[in-house]
Order: sequence, then structure tokens, then C-alpha cells
Amino acid sequence: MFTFDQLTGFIAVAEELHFGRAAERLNMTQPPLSRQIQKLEKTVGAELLDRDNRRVELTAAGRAFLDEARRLMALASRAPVTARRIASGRQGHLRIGFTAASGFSILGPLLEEISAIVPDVDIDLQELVTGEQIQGLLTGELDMGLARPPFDTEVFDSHLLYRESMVLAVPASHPLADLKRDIQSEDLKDEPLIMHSPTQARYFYDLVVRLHDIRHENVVHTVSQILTMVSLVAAKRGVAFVPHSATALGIRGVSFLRLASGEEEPVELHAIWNRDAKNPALVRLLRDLEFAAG
Amino acid sequence: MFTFDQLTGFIAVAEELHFGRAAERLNMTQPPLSRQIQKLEKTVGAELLDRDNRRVELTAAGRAFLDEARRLMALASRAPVTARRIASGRQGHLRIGFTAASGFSILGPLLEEISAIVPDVDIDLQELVTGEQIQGLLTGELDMGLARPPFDTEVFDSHLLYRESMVLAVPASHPLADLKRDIQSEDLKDEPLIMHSPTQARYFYDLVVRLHDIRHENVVHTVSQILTMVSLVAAKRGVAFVPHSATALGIRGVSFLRLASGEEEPVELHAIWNRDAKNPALVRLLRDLEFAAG
DNA sequence: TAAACATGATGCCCTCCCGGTATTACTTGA
DNA sequence: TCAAGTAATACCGGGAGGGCATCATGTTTA
Repeated sequence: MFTFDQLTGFIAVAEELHFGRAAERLNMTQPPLSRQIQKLEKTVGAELLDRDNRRVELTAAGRAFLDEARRLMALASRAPVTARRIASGRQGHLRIGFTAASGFSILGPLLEEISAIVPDVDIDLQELVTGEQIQGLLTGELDMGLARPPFDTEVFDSHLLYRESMVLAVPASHPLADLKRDIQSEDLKDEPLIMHSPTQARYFYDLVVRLHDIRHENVVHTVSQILTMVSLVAAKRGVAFVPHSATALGIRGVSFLRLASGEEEPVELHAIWNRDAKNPALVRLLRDLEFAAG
Repeated sequence: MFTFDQLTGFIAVAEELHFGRAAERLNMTQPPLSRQIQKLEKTVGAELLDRDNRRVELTAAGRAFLDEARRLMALASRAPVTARRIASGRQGHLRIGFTAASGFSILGPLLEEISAIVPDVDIDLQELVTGEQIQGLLTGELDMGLARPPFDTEVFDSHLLYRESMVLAVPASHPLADLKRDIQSEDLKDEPLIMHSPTQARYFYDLVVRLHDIRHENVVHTVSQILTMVSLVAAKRGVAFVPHSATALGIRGVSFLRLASGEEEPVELHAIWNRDAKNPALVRLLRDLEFAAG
């Protein structure tokens, strides 16, 4: 294999068509340059320069090899720049998971903020439920998630992005929609209820059970995604407790009603990431977003 | 600048994720390989491998640099192959000039023969009159010409490709077209004649003057290209002596008549090339076409 | 026509880089 | 606490590559 020095030497001679001047340009003397070219020609296996004691010119093979040599040198000088950019987090990939509901509230502004901070980082977005995001963060398939508690704070750092209220989704034609006051638990005692899955959507399940007086015999469906719940409400299968951001899902035939409850904005959305994640783009982003650890 | 050895070393370690095994694969021992990687990281200016005493893994920058390193190695191993192919004449460029008339006879078969011999050589064709071809061959802008004598045999080698008769082009409606015998000089004594330029088309001019009894007072036009002559005949401006291959030009309203003359096929077409041309594709082509010098 | 000049190649020397061997430092698991 | 595994470091010797001096050869000039 030839060396980069030989390539630089060859390029210089090919451009100057004169060993002496080329050597001068390379800050060396002519004899070792001659030997470099000889060695290069030997390893390449073809004459690259046609030279007698008076004149130097490129052979056909030399012209083609000059192209390749220039390409090689360009690639070789770019490669470290790219590597350094990626190491510093200014360039690279960031894989972000998000839940369908959060996509309609925080995702847009967050992405704008991110591309202002690290404009050359490619963002891969994946819609995933909280459990899948946690899984992705653990296996390293994801750099950051937009998810809801609970998660293992030993493994993950997080930052509270957003806090919102719970509202009641009812079919638009439902009598409750005309009520001029906040909904009480009492109002729902005979209403068919579309409820969160206690396993797949444990966060919402726990929240609803804690804050509202649920009659479990009224539950007609158990689902894991907010979007599904609202669709079922639109289909008049019942009423459902959903986070306020669900109002932005844009599904017709559904009204969202305020709930009278102890806590004003009990629903939390966090940015979470693996504590020992190494992706420099993530590290830089966290630093510049000033997401203090924990 | 890093070296190709460092790149090969890095690629091996990145693939094995183990210095010992990588060193084994490279037929060397582990310590110098460790130093290679350290040196590479130093010149690149970024950590490429995240390693403790137990585990080795690629950093984000390392993954990107691995791509570049592979690209570099691939390019570096292809470059000599290309150069050798070009030096041997199996690949490259061949610039061939041809006259309009020859394009309709010999060019097609010749190109087929060429692409059978050197299929990977790119052929650039240029339609040029003999004089321009000679010029192109001298300046090196052309590798081979398809032209007619005379040319300087000190400078050019040549090979007779083709020999053909002269015919008389007359308008299809002309009385001579109905004659059932070869045309004699006597038949043309009162015919307006479209004649070759004695400077621009000296070959044909000399030939016609030598073989036929021209009355110069009959000459109504002096032109340099066969195509132009036939077009003028079609426009009934006169009759003209043209090589037999002009019958293939496909211009309507022209009849081509046999000439009674001393020589059967006096018109020659040669392949000519610069004696000291260096284009390997040309050298190989001449060798394989068995165009003996001279 | 001969001498001076220009230019690439070669011979020789010396330094520095790179690889090998031996060893160390550190982590992990029993 | 010890043994095993693995990357890093210390030290040494050989070879590659650069510099200086010179040669070989072709061109220009007096």
C-alpha cells in the first residue's frame, strides 16, 4: 500500500510538472521526492509520470490516478473534521421517542428549540408508548423519550417539560356537555366509562383512581392509548378521562369538560434519558437546554 | 495526517472490539496496535473507541469515522487497479475523428470492432475534415483519424481501411441517368460541374483531375465537403464526382452513375495516428487490430 | 563545437518511527 | 483475596525516509 505522503508528493509533482519546484513546495529536497514517486509507481503497478531528464508529464494512467489521489486526500482531510464535530455533539443523530398525546403539545416547540441549539444534528422521531420508550432507552435504541412517570430514577435522568389538567371527554351530543359547571364525580355515577389499562397505561390509571371516584362496574372498555379513548368517545361508547392535550387531537364529535378535582394540573410529561448515555449530541443538547440532572 | 496502517488497525479493532484478536488478524502483536489507535485518535482529534481494561466499544465519532475509513480503504485499493487498467489500454478514452463521408461506410463496422477489442474504453467521436483531423492529431486532441491522403508519413502512421470507386452524381431527372453504359469524359463536355476545392479537398481534386478530363470552364461551384456536393446536385446545380460511399448519404433526387476510368477503386480511406502517440488505449487497439506500422 | 546549465536519478549517512518482547495496571469473577 | 483477562507502558533493535553530495544526460550558449 502507498502512503499519504506519496500521494501528496505525486499531486505536487503532477501540478508543478517539475520535481524541484514540487519538492520546494513540500519543504523537502528533490531526491527523496523522486524516490517517493518511484515507490508509488511501483506499488501502483503503472507509470504515472513520463519523465526524461528535461521534461515531466502525466501519463494517461497518471491523470486518472491524480483524480483518485485528490479524492483520497480530500476524504482524508474531511474525515477528522466530521469525527470532531460528532464528538463535540454539533453533528450526529438523536433518536427521540414520544407518545401520541405529547406529539400534539410539546413536541413542536421542543423540536424547534433543539434545531436552534444543534442545527446539524439529525433527529429521528418515533411514536412509542412510555413502556416502549423506557425499553428503547435501556437498549440504547433511543436517546431521549417524552414520557410519563413512573420510571426508574436510578437509571434515568429526567426533566419536567409540561404539566396539564385532566378533562372529561364526552360525545358532543351528551347532556353533560351542556352543563355550565365543572364535572363532579357524582355526575358520572351512571355513565359508561372508557378506562385506562392498569398495566399498559398505569400512570393515567393511578391518577384517575386517585383523584376521582370511579365506579369500576361502569367501565365498558380498557385501552392503553389516549387517541383510542377519544375515538371511542366519538363513537359514543362512553366518556373518558384524558389529558388536556387530547383536545388538540382534532377528533370530531367530542366535547372536553373541566373536572372539579383536588389538583389543578396533575398530569406530567417528562423528558427522560439514560443517566450514562454517551451520545455527544445528547450531552450537548442537555447542557444547552439546561436540563439540570434529576 | 494519519496513515493507512492506522486506518486498517482501527477498522480491525472496530470490527473485533478486541485489541488482541484484532492484532492477531493483522498479524501483529497487541501493544503496537494500541499505540496505532492512540496515535490515530490524537491526529483525528477525537476519541474513536471507548475502552476500559475490560471492554471496547465505538463512540459516536468512531462509528462515523469507521465509515470514512472504510471508504478511504476502498478508494485506495481501487485506484491502482484503475491506473493499471488504463496503463494497459483496457480502459480509458479514445478520441477518433472521421469525415462525414466515411461515417456512412466504415465507421459503423470499425466501432463495432473497437468495442469488441476494448469494451471498457470510452470512444469520443468528432466529425472533422481531413485537415482538422491532422491538426487534432498533432496537438494531441485526437488519437486517431479516418482521413484521406496526403499526410506526413514522417509524423503519422496509417493503415488503409477501405478503397472505393468514384461515381458521378447527377440529378435523377438528368438525361445521363438513362444512359445504359459507363460515363465517359466526353459525355460531360457541356455539363455544369460541381468541383472539389483544390485546397480544402485536395485529395479528391487531384484524383479527379488525374483520372478525368475536366473542363475547368464548366465548374459552377467549388466546395470542400462531399455532403455539400451531393446536396447541390440534388438542387440541380450540376453534376459531381463523388466517392461511392456518398450513395449511402441518403439524399433524394440524385442518381449515381458508374465512370469509365483507368483505375477501378482509386479512393482511399486511411486510419491515421501520431507515430509517437502514447495513449495506451490506442497502442493496445493498434496492436489488437493488427494495424502494422506504415 | 565545447562548455555551462538544468534536471532527474543514485549513493551514502543518519535519525526517527514502528514493531516486538517483557512487564505493568486495572477490572472482573470465583 | 486470588486468578484470569486485557489494554497500556517501557525498552530495544531494525528499517524506512530525508538530507547532502554526486552522477547522468540533454539543452542552451558562447
